[in-house]
Amino acid sequence: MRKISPWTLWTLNFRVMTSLMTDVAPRIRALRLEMKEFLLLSELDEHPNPADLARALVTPKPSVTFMVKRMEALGYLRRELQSDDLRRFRLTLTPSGRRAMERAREIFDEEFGRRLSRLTQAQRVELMRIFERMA
Amino acid sequence: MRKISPWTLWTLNFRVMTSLMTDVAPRIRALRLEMKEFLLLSELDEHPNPADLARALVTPKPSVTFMVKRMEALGYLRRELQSDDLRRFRLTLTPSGRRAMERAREIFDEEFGRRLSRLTQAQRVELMRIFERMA
DNA sequence: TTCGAATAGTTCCATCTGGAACTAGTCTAA
DNA sequence: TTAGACTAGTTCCAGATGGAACTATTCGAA
Repeated sequence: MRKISPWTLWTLNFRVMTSLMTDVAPRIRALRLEMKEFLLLSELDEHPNPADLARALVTPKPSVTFMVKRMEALGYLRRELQSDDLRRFRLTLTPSGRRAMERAREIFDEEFGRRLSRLTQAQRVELMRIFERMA
Repeated sequence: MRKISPWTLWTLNFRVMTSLMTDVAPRIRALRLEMKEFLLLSELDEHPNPADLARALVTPKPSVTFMVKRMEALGYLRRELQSDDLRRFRLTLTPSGRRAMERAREIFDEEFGRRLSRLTQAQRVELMRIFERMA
């Protein structure tokens, strides 16, 4: 059995991800979202305040502040003080924010799905198992 | 057989890659390299001039100019006009640049290898096949 | 209670990023 | 040859990024 070089594997994965991003980004931008903003919206239900988001997205707090401001200005999220902890803001998606986020997710499904369709169903299942084990 | 959601798969992969980056970046920085600079050095043998690198790395030309300047200042690469086409610069790794690049690659092998070791050998081989097909 | 430590979110600002426009060199067709 | 199109690399600069330090609030130990 051939030996696998982590570096080679990483490089290949990087290429796949980069080319996916290149294809997806303009379509996401048409929804007035940058990639990172989309990721932020998509984590919002599970991580409803900025500090929490910063940890989940492995992103500095000032960047989160910045993105939250933009998303609020666009009407994609609402921000209200959390009454039981006055340091915190509770963020919630507005209906239009949720629509944009779900549309962006569909775009991903479509473009990544196109690539995944080159695999067998068994390979897709195996890939899922592999990522679950490594995550 | 369960149905696989591309988005879920993408998210998992993203998490693996992000956490790998988080672990690897400080050790790479200790070699005085930013991640992107390391990627640049590692493509240098195959893509020896800036425009070529910009395409290979899917990175804007001004960013490449900037990184090349830094890498030259650090003594990691040399830059000489290509006599058969005076628009072009031919970039070459210096010995210390090559050492840094190879060391960085080892760091990757080590950290990503640690994660890959959670898989069976058969899974690693399959993963390679999968990425090759998708790239 | 109360005070020191910890956490949430913001502001500040030096640095990085990348689109647009530019200069210089090369290629092609007539 | 030479004009027009194309490519390499740089410069410019508006905007993004993120570390450090700050304010406000909460927590926890005595």
